[in-house]
Order: sequence, then structure tokens, then C-alpha cells
Amino acid sequence: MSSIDQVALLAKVSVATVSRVINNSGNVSPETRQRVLAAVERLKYQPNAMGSLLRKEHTGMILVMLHSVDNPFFAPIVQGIESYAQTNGMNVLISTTYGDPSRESHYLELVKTHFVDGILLIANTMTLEVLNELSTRFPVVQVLEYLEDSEASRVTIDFHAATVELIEGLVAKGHRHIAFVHTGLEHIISTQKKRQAYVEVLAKHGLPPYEIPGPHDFGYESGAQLARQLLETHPQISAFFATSDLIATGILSTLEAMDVQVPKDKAIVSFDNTVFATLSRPTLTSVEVNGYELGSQAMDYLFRRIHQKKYRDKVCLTLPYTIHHRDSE
Amino acid sequence: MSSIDQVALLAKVSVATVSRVINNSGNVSPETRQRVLAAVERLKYQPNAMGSLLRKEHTGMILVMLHSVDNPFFAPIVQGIESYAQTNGMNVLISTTYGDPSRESHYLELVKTHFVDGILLIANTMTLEVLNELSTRFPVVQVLEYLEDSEASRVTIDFHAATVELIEGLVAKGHRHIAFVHTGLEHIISTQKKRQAYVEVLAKHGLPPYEIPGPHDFGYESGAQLARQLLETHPQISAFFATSDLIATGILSTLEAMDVQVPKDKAIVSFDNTVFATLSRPTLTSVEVNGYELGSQAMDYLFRRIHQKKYRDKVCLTLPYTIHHRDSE
DNA sequence: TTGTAGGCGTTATCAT
DNA sequence: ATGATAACGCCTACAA
Repeated sequence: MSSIDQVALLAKVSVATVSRVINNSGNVSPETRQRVLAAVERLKYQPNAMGSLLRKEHTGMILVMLHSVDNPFFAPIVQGIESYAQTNGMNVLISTTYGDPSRESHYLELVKTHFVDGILLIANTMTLEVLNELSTRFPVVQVLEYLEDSEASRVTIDFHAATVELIEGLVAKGHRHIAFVHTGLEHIISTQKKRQAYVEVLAKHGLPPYEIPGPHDFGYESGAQLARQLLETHPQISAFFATSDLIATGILSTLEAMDVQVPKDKAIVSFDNTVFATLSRPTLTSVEVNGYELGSQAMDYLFRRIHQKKYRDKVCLTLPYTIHHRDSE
Repeated sequence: MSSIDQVALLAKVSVATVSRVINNSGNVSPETRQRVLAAVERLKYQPNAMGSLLRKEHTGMILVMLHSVDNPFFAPIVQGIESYAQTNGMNVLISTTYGDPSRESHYLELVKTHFVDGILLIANTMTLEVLNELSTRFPVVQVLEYLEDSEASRVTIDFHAATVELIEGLVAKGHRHIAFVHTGLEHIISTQKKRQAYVEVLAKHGLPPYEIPGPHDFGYESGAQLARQLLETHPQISAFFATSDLIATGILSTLEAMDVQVPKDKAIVSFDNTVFATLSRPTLTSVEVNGYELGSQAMDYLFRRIHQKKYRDKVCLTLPYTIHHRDSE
């Protein structure tokens, strides 16, 4: 656990010179540089981050708050974030919250205490007050999910437009009885937007909505269970709109068990376009979010927000999406 | 960006007293405590982490190095780690390396500079020298994958025993031509152990091995492609042993495309027991690792290694596994 | 080119 | 119960 003055002592120079060598700053003669490097080597000296960071304004670390690491959907977003970070000399740290508010606020301490320079929120669940308070004082960007009336910046997609396109497609194909299936996480904005668009399109065509509350799980079980219930009570349903392709996979399993053909008897459309959409049989029509772009853009704003103090205005970026039409409709 | 002395000034006390209030250490009279808290509130004072950490031996942070966040297989491990950490007052930070050595060594700096107290390596790809050097000087534990002759501690499972059980099962069912399918990541210990066990069991029964090099991808494509190649050249193959259930899913897709029935015509067994094993049709026989336990145990050792300086001996823990027999064999 | 010294924000020891 | 002060390890004017 050697520190800079031990190196200085061994190399017979001042700590200032050692610091110069370590950071390649200032001018140091080749000979002294050699002596210093030799001493560093001998003592296996490693600068202590806390010492130097105490003198700097930033730590170069940013925190990404995720729900968990078991959802392939988030992978591209994280990659986009990391790619941007890497080319700009920042480090990305990820934390998982499992939707637990106490874990969330725990990790928020990291930015409040300046352990990290900023935070990227992916599918956060904090309250409007907490978020607003946070975002006015620290660099924060919401990615994908967001709180509608928050002061915090965000990068997301137009869930409403994507849903309209999806449902209009089903209606155009002749479907009159379309069900809405989700995991029961009603509070998240994506679910709200999707429901709203779904209801609007149906109303426009004078069609009835079908929706029942489901379990709050990852998706598969929700899909399987809700599809069964819906078909028992409303056998006339001919199409399912699922909020994620994992839910869609669950629906598919129920239909398979009931010997219902897809897309001949029933159609399914969904969101996320993860590996599940292409692995399932039949393959699923699904809305793709450009996660990589979403992540980079979010980092880009966060980066500027961190380094330019004037850059404080709320930014709302809406990125394009892509609908992949496949065999399930 | 107020600091402790501004609070002291406003509250008309010394910085020492403010510190006492903040950390609930020492005795402070109720009245002064109130004054201090009021000042804290007014200035929206947040202690600066770098300042206090500079004075402490540990940061309470540990780093988990992952390949990426798009593999559901790692989720339980991370949960186990976080659960242990939480009950022991530590914070978990995750970093992704995508198998890139430069990213790995970049993140290793975090422990070398004492930004984090220790590191958990999940499926790392560093060299033996780097790892040994690291583990003698800093708290490090390998989880699941490991370097065979390293000085570093590890928590893993007996890949060899699990494979023997799997393959013996196939042989007992009458299979004489069993192929080994993997992603081509030959260097990782799990692949090596699996291959070794596979070869041993076949040799014991006088059976021929089948294996061809494949692409280095996540798994699905490897499985699909290799199954096709193997069946073209060796149609007598009646069973596939896949190193992951995502590979198995790929194999399944090829068999489906070739109109081959599973398990009637061909059998498949695999590892990981992720969601893919139960989502696929037919469901897959797969080896389950108790990831949660693996994570907790690794953290337990790391924790002790960090806080008890005498606790430096190499620890090799081998946890039990479970084979789930399903419809694919 | 190199050294001196002050300060970053906090905690802890030692007085008072 | 409270205050003064010396670290913690590092960087960087400023001086030499």
C-alpha cells in the first residue's frame, strides 16, 4: 500500500516530480523519469483514486440503473451507452434495482455524494418528486421509460405511434376482436401509452377492447395465463396485442396447448423484438427499438450536461422505431 | 456544492461537530444537533464521498465483471451476489467486457486504485499471469469459469461430473452416435471440461466422438449451423450434447426445418437451464447451476478476504448442480 | 527541470 | 459536549 511519497523517497525526487511522471504532465528529464519509474515498479506503486479524485471535479464514472440483468431487451441500450462512454473516456457502472425503491435511492447516493458524475435511468420507478429534485441538482437522463411531467430529460420512442401502426395493421387484416395483454405493471409509461393508443384505435373503428389484470411477472407466465382467461370468457378474440415478446411467447404456448393455429386462427403482435421474437414458432411480429442509438444519445446528453454547466435545459428526444412483420399475424 | 465547513459556519459549530451529526458518532447535544441538521437542510449539504473515503480503508464497493447483460444465465448469479452484499452493507457495481481484454484491464484499474474493494470475475478471459498477479495483491474471486492452475480463488461446479451424467444417460437410452456442439469458445474451462468428459464416456463405451469447429457467437446460430453440417456429413448421429441451451435451441430449429422429430428421431441435452430450456418445443433436458448460491458463496469469500487480512489462502468451492430431464431426450 | 507548500473534504485524536 | 488540528494521497501553482 505504498503512496506517492514513498516513491519520491526511493527515487530521491519530490512528490511533485513523481506526480508529473505518473500523469505525463510537465517536463521531466529522461533520467529522473527513469528513476521514478524504477521506484514505481519496485514498490508496485498504484496511485490511490480517492486521493486524486478529491482534487478533481469529476470522477469520470456514470451509473446506469437497470431493473435486472436478465432481460436481453436492455443489452443493446447498455452497449450504446458503453460505446459512447468508452470513446469519451468515461466508465460505466451498472446497478440493478429489481424495482425496489430502497435500492434505487441507495444507488442515487452515489451521484449525490459525487462518487459518480451522473445517472442514466432505465425503467426507473421513483416518484415524480424524487426524480425532479434529483434532476435539478444532478445530471440525470431517463432512457425509454420516463415520468410524463418530470423535469428530467429523456430519450425514448413514440410508443403511441408504434402501437397505432400495429393495431391498425390488425384491423386492416380484418380483426374485429383484439385483446390487450400486459404484465400488470400499469404504472410504467410504455404500458400507459400502449393502452391509450390501443383504446383509441379500437374506438375509432367502433371495436370493443379486451383487457384483464394480470400477474406482475417477467412476462411468459402472464401471457400464458391471461390468454387462457381471455379465450375462456371471450372466445371471439382473434388477435392479441402483447406489450412484450416474452408475453407473446406465453400466449403462444397457451394457443399451442389449445391446438389453436397461429396466424390462421389467432394473430399476435408485440413489442421489444428480442431474441424471443425470432426463436418462437411462429416468429413474432414485434416493434424494434434501436437500443444502441437510444443508449448513445442518452449518454451524449448526459456527457454534455456533466461538462457544460450551462447545458441544463430539459431535453426530450424521440427516436424512430421499426416494426418487424413476421409469421404471427 | 457546499462542504462541511460551510455547514459548520452556518450552524455556528466546528466541522468536527457537523461530522459527528452526519455520522451519528460521538455525543452531540440535542440542540446543536438540531442546529446542524437545519444548516444541512438549508444548504442541501451532501458529504463528498471522496473526502471521507480518502480517510477510510475501504470504499464498500465491489465490482462484478460480466461478459454482457444479455445472457439470462448470469442473472441469478448477480442476484446472489447482490443479496449477500446488501445484507453486509456493500455496494455492487457491474461492468461488461464483451470478452475484450482491454476493457477488462481497464476495469481492473478500479480495484488497483482502490476505487472498489474487490472483484468478482464471471467468465473472464484474462491470462494466467495477469490473474495471478492480480489475485495475490487484491481480493478476487472467479465465479463459474476459471483458469485451471491459477492462484485465484473460485466458486464453480463440477462440469465434468455433470457431463458424465448427461452422456451416460444418452448411452443408457441406446444412443451410439452422440455429437458435441459448442460455440467455439474453446479456451473457457467449462467447454474443456465438458469435452473431456464427453470424450471419456464415449471412449469407455467404445463409441465415436463427433465434433466440428463452429462460429464464435452467442449460441443460437452456432447450434443451427453446426447441426446442419454434422447431419450432412454424419447422418447416423442420433443425439446432440450442446454446451448451452441456446445452442440446443439452434439445433432444434435446424431439426425442425429438416422435419426431424425430437426426441423420436434425435435427442438433445444441454447446459444452463435458462428460460430457453422451458420455452423451446420440445422442452430441453438441461443442467441447472444454482447461480444464486454460486453468487452468494463467492461474495462470502470475497467479503472475508477483504476484511480479514489473514484470510488469503486459495479457496476452491465446488457447488452441486441439478439435471432437469425434459422432453428433448 | 525540480522542489515547496497549500488545499481538495472528511474523519479522528486530543484537548478543553 | 465541543473545538482545534493533523492526517488521508494527490495535484498544481508558484518559486527556485
